[in-house]
Amino acid sequence: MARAGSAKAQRMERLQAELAQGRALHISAVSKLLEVSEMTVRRDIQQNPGKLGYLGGYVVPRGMFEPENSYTLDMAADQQRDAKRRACEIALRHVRAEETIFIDCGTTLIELVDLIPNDMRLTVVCYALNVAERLAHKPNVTLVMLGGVYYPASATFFGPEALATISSLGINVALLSAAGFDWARGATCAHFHEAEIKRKVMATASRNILVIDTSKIGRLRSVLFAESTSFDAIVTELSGDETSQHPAS
Amino acid sequence: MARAGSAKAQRMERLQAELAQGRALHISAVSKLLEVSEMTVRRDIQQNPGKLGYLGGYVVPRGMFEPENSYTLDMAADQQRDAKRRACEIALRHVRAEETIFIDCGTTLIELVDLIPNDMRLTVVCYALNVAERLAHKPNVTLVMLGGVYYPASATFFGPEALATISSLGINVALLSAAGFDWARGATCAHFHEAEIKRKVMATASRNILVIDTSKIGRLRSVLFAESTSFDAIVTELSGDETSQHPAS
DNA sequence: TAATTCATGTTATAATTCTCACATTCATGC
DNA sequence: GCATGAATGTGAGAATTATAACATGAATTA
Repeated sequence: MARAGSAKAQRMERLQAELAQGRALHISAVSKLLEVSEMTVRRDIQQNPGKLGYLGGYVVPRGMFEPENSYTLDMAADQQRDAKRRACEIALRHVRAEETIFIDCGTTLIELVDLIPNDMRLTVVCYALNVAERLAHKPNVTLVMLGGVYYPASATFFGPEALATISSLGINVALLSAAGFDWARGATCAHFHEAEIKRKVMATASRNILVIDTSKIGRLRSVLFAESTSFDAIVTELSGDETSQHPAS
Repeated sequence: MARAGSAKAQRMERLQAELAQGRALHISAVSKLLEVSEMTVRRDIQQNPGKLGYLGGYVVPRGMFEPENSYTLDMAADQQRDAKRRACEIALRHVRAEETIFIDCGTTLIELVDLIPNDMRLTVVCYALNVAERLAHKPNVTLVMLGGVYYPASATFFGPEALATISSLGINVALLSAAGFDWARGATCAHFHEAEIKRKVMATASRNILVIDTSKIGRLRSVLFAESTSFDAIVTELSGDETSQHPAS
């Protein structure tokens, strides 16, 4: 019987944590790290498809690459990923070099981080762990993180200090995401503390831009954080090449 | 003479575009795609370091991870890694369930995170990105992070809010690392802002424990953050099975 | 206790990838 | 036309990685 905390499961967890920053580890390094044979590493990964990728002789974080041949190919990848990336491409046009921007949490805006050119100088404020991880590698980005208590559900930090910090920052552009959006009701998200951060940021930032893929439209989540009219722009993957829609300008 | 739009440059551009979506292509696929031999693909990539990554037999997008770096970094870390892990094992005995602990930055105490049993309930305060990443996976750990501006050199965040937050926390045990330690001079680290955090934490915590491997002893770094006598215990990989040394108890 | 199962390690072998030296092609200039 | 040099291709052997079969050992069950 496979218990919850079996040796294998622990190894997988540890490996995933190890690769969280987007590093690749050679199988020999993994073998030493986990103190098991290389054979076991291979078997672990084969038997947990989807959790980690394997490429050549290297273990790589999942979701980063989709090798065609590798036996890790599980394609559980986000169906909306392309849509999200396109939306992010368009949203990025609202950002100019040397500005201070806020990047919200969620799977949508993570895509934006990769799209920031390496030579673009920016100050980026975030409160999601996975966003910070990726931003940490950008050479010309000054990363500011809001601290607090960690909420695994959204991979974010939250606390009174975070809220206080926000108002002390000068944010030019806030890029916000939403789990649901409705023109009549507004933008909603799933977690209360998330909403609190978003509201505070929106009150501070000069320009507020909602970045969503169209699958979010019409959906409703538990916490409303902004009216439709409070955004300076709403960007989706279908937003044209113009400066996109300005429902409230 | 290699012009800007040479065949090679064009291939590189095409490849980069192809891999932009985060896919990995096997070298044989690339060879067919670009209609050149596999040898040429290898040479192209070797001669354009930084543009594309190469891993096993696959061409991968660059920027997200550093295959070679991580490999060599791991090898370098391996030298003292066992020592560090042993020191952390011993240090962990100073921590009891339900307590609030502080975990310092650096390669030593990262090892400690993995050693925390999954069923141990703890509140952990940290300010290093890589420490947070690993802690985020622990089911019974309440993670508190100090926010601020990111410093790549030590992968930590620092700012006035961080310092203010520390004094508002009730920390039972502070596990501190040092880049250098000398019984006469005390504990030193390489970065000024790091020292500031350490000092503030030490002023707040009930028990301060220095965790170092013995290679640190005798070394001196630029910033002194604590006298030898200000620690309640100093733990190294050689610390015995007793409750370890108490130089200042 | 013996039988069974499962996870892991070991070994040998197969398949793949890497490197090197050398051959070929192509463009350029004399 | 010929020489030159850069870019590319080819093939053999070395090194690495993958696979499969078997061995070990611990935990489980009858």
